[in-house]
Amino acid sequence: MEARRDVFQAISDPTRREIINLVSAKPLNLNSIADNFTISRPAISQHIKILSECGLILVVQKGRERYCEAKLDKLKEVSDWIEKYTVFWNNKLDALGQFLEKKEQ
Amino acid sequence: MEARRDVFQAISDPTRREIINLVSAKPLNLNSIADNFTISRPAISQHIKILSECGLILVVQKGRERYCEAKLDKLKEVSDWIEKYTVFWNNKLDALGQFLEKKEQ
DNA sequence: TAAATATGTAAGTATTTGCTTACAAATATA
DNA sequence: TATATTTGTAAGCAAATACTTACATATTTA
Repeated sequence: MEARRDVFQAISDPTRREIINLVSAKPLNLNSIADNFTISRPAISQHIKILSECGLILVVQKGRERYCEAKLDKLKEVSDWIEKYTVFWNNKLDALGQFLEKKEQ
Repeated sequence: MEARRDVFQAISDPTRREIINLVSAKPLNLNSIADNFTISRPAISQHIKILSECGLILVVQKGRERYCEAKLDKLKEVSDWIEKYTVFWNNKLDALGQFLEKKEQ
């Protein structure tokens, strides 16, 4: 389990999106996170490692526990990419026209 | 190459994101798209199949050519998911506070 | 100090992914 | 009609992915 490690890939997994959602509410230690899933604790541990490695969560040791905090700034990378295409579902046909004109220049 | 087929997974691949970017400017037939990449044409064909299957592009036959049009409404699914977390990089600390309060209720 | 708790990590595995080459099929053109 | 063009798809493959179980390592608590 290595290689590409970017935000797009990180959020492509539904379990990791759910972990992000959980810790965005408040920091949680690993076991508390794992309680929300049926898959094994090590599996959650691996997902958290991925999220941590690509900078989406911060792991803070507190005694024997490790609390995971959301640090979602990197999601902006995805947001920025998506933003270019919002005209496609905004029903703003003028905006779409302008977008296409601009791209063809 | 089957199984999970959702928008998050579709855009997790850099080649597919680039294809989306290309056809968002204007419809292109498959060979024109493939010209922009070093990987083989069948590889591009497979990526287009994935994008088409999850509804991000529309393939329109024109003679022996197939033109790919962007149909990016489904990206809204990603946009909506991301939007919940924009407070994390907006430097609006008040908004973040309110977000967290709201979640804990 | 011994036992319990919280966690990481290694090894193994089935499935998925992203590519390749080879070939088939449809349409256009000479 | 023969040939060129545009494309899909099958088969094969190496690597990545998402798990599992087993075990090691801290830290806390009894």
